Amino acid sequence: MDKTYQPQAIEARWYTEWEKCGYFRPSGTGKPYTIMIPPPNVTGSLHMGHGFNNAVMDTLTRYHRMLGHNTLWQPGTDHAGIATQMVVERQLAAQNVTRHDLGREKFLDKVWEWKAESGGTITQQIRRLGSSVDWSRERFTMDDGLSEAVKEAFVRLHEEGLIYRGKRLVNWDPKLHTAISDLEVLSEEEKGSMWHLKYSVDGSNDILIVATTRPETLLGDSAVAVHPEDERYKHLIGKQVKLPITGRLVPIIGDEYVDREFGTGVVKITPAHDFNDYEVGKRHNLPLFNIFNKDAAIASSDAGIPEEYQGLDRFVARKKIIADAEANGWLDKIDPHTLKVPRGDRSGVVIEPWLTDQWYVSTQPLAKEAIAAVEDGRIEFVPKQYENMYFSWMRDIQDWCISRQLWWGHRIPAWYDNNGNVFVGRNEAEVRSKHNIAANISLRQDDDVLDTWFSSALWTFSTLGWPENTPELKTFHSTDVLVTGFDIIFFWVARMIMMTMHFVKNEDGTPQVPFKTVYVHGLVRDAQGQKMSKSKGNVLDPIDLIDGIDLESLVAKRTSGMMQPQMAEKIAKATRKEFADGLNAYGTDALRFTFLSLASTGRDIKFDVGRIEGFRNFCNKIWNASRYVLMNCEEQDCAQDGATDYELSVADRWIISRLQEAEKSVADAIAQYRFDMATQAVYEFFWNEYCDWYLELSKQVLNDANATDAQKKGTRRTLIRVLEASLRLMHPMMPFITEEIWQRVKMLAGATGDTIMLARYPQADSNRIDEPACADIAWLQQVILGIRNIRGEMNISPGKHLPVLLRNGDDSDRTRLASNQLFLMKLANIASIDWLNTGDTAPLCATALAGNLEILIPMSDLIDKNAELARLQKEIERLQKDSENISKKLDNESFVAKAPAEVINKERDRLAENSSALSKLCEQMDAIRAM
RNA sequence: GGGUGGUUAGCUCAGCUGGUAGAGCAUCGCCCUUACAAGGCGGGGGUCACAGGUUCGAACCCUGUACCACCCACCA
Repeated sequence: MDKTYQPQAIEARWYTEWEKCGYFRPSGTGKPYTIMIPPPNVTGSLHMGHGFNNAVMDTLTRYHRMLGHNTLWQPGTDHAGIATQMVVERQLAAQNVTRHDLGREKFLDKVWEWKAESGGTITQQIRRLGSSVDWSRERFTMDDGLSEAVKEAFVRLHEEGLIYRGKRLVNWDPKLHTAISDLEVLSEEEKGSMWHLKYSVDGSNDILIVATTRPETLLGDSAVAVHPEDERYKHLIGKQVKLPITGRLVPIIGDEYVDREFGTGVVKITPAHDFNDYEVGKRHNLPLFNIFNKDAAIASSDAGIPEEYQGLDRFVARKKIIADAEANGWLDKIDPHTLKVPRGDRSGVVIEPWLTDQWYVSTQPLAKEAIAAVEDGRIEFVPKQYENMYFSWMRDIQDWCISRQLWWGHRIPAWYDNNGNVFVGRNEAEVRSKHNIAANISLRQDDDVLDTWFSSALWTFSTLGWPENTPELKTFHSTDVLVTGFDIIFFWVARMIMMTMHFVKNEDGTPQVPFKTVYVHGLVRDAQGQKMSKSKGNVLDPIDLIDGIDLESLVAKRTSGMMQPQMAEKIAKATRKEFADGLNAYGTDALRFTFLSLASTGRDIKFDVGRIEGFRNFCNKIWNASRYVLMNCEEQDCAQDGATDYELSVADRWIISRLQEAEKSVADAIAQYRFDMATQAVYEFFWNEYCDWYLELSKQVLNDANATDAQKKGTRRTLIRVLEASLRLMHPMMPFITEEIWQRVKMLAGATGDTIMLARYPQADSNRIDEPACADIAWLQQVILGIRNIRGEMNISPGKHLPVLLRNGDDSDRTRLASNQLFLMKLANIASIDWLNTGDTAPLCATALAGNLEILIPMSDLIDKNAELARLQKEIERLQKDSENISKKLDNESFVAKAPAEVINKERDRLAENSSALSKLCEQMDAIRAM
């Protein structure tokens, strides 16, 4: 083996080997275990969220595969309608071409070209993460099978009356020229103004002052509303006001929607351009004046808008109206005002409520089952608190606008005749025959496509062959766990639950849930807790953490292709400061282990490069420990021939015990999705116990000329077998390094099989926990620690062989010393050990205690008397403080009366131990002082 | 306006059903000892945000406050 761990040298070849050998495919036997990958954007590239996500999913997948389950991790990609279309449009824009110049078909060809060109990026990157997905089953939301599923779902929902078409207000994106769903609108607080405008009451000299944040919409006002009980205005209800500019007369209405306390208590009502006003308008039968075109510029309309306003952008029109108001005296005042501005999550422009024809899914009937499934535990969220978020949204769910005025996506399977009739069917022929439409009547398919999330909602079952009742669907559905970020619970998780339960049924007709568990994780943020984003220039690419990147390349990457080039300098500076040496090549295993170690309770994850460095070092530790084991076991008898001519030492029996406990911890942790605890358990076991203690102990046996063959064999056997088991234990988290080493140790450890991937996962066996051995090693550690502590604090060179005197030990101390003397002498670097009789006076010594056993190190010239006195003083103070606290408790009558006996006894024992230790240390201080 | 999560060592976080506050990184000291300096050994460092309450006993349970983050909601 190479002297240092080189991840790139081993990671490159194993993945191809695994994939080539088909190890990722379900075994076909055992209990099914299924995870569906959240399909990334087909033309996207890997980000930290994917890295985290994949680490978790692959750990679960490999774990269950090694448990012998029939494990499927289904991969695939999403066509990501708006996002992908925007990318291609941007490319065209660079050549001064619009999609309309090309026309629909040619444009779609371009998108498919782009997909072919960039579609492999993300899947190749997922391979770099070591993800053991079954690539032979890879799907794409727009491939034939899934498109069929989409069509089928749409048609069935329509037949059932759960999809309908209607004209109503939608969130219109004036830049992208499409409707979007409520979820795609982000409202942020922004500073704006509140304009107070004077409307004159018709037939009187009264003036009403309306307060508005959107003065331009007054062109489309249908009424002015006041609260029906408002003493200031109620006498005006039923009268009319004359709108400025258009001069239209609109009624003054009373509606409880109006908040008397807010603004002036008078609200202008624009039913065609405001969701609330729309509702008010319906209640009062107000006419709708649509004053905007698809760009949200002022349109000619029946509202009587003067020509000079027509064609003006909404914000230009606003300015003009304010200028007009000021000039003509109907502007009362302008107050600064912060308001929530709705913006499209993709385009960033202000969303306009606009009246159009769209397709909707009627969600309430679907939500009922979906709520029940979470209520009764058929679906469980981890962590649980996300269920509240789910419930609160689902219980107040709005119909889902699923049509998009885009070209890239699943075209809506609806056809229109020239009379405006609409027919839904799987294809034109079906529509014609079903509705008896003659061939000479022309039909035109709906131009719109479906919301991307419509196809995503079918993902768990469409990928398994639905609507066919395939064997895969029967075997692998419901899936076991969905691993996803909290940010798409509404977009995706909730809709998947609704759609799946509606379409996929058990044999008895009860609905199947898409997954039994939803593991929700937070966002991966940068070391400062900032959201990673291109515009902030703080993005880390998982691939760069794996392969490393030099500073200049990183700076170039972060500052290229920016929307705001003026930020480049600042970003470059910050990057140079934070990553002065660029990024090291930490390797996939370290990256995965880091993600897992951060996967605690569903909160956001701050990713600090210091963490990954620590875990790369852990990989190095595994590597070097394995080198040591191999050096000592290769071409040696490791007692794997079935013969029993070997002997296990206390150390052997102890490390085997500890392995069982580590195995149990890992299994418990994974069962609770606490990957942080799983990584901690293996880290601690491997580094702090196997390496720090057991390997050192093993050296003493292997290098001891007096040790028997049986003892050496026992040690080698334990060394190699515990290593081999540890590798299997760690494999789901760190697949590459464990495979690489396992291939070298498997024979020696008596393991068989071609790959660690398919080896059996280690199972804790409580029968193999040897309590006496553990107690012996704990004793040994305590004694060694005592000596090392003296050495360290007294600044005695590690190379100095120390003589040690022991006093006051009982029989078990003597037995333990006898059987562990060699270990003790070597690990503490001791020259000699001698017993003093109780009461014997010792020479000037430094002291450590192990229970009642006094460990004395003659100080002679080694040690500074005052330093030892100070050291003892420190320890005495610690014990005194502790004893005081215990005494206080024990003196408290109600504690003694009410606390459980177990707790009381524990405190009493501790107090006794403390006082015994104290008296020994005090004696020792006196002795030192006396000398 | 409702709701959720958070506040523990310099930093990032654990801390299961209340019973002696932990880890990694950073830091300090001694060591290039034949697996590993990407390392070994030893040390220092915390009024568990604040105020009350329950309890023999609270980081943990209850109430309230402050600050941070996020989600939802129609305030023109």
